[in-house]
Amino acid sequence: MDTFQPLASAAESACCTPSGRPALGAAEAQARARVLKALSDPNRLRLLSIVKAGDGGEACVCDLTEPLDLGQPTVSHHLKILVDAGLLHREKRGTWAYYSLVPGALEAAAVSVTTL
Amino acid sequence: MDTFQPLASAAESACCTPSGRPALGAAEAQARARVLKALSDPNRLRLLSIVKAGDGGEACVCDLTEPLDLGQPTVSHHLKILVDAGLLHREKRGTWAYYSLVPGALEAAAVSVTTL
DNA sequence: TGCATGCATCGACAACTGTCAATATACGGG
DNA sequence: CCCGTATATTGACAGTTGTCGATGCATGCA
Repeated sequence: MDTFQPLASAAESACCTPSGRPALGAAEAQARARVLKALSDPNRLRLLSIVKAGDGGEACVCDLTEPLDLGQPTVSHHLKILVDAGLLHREKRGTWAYYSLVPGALEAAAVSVTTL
Repeated sequence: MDTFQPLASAAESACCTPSGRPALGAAEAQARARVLKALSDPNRLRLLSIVKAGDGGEACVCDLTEPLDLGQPTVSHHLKILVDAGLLHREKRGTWAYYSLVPGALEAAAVSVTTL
């Protein structure tokens, strides 16, 4: 994986898409789809929700395994996908790994949907 | 498929998620993920973009097949997924099928991402 | 040093997805 | 009524995805 930024370079489509253009370039579409794909799983949405609602806006894996009724490797796998998509930030403190939302990442994903 | 509404019943989580709650219920998460899954493919994003930018906010299949470099059955398949997700509306006029954005559907999807 | 704990990685497997070629269906024109 | 055109549906197939059990790798503690 490559751990790219939440909404890296647009590289195409000027500010207002002057109409009658390739509309949305293949590369832009792929970049946006990658983030949205990370959001397209129910368990990952719940993970984000729990992290967001967690104390201090963060949560460790042990707090996430039980409410989702999933195995610990599966939760770890989903968290990796969310980190790779630029939606979550991972910080290891001692034995525990704490996950928190990347500021503005969800909002950027929302904008990428409304500005097609 | 069931062709459900853009953002049907929430059924859970009151207006402001008073903190310290199941966060996002399994059913709600699945409903949101279904729409987001429809948005998680590059070609479908481009289809929505072309439809949105099309004359009168609509486009027929023949206008969508060429710019995406995909076969006609494949485009038809993607359009069906978008219709089933409540994002596109299909109207057959004569021999042609015209697709248009469901008003507010993209905005509702965006909200479902920011209000986790 | 040895051991228990929290998390990540690996290997495997069923289920799903995106794509195409072939075919079916519906509609308008002659 | 037959034919051509525009979409939809079907069947098949490779690639991806979500899940689990087993294992590896740190870290903290006795």
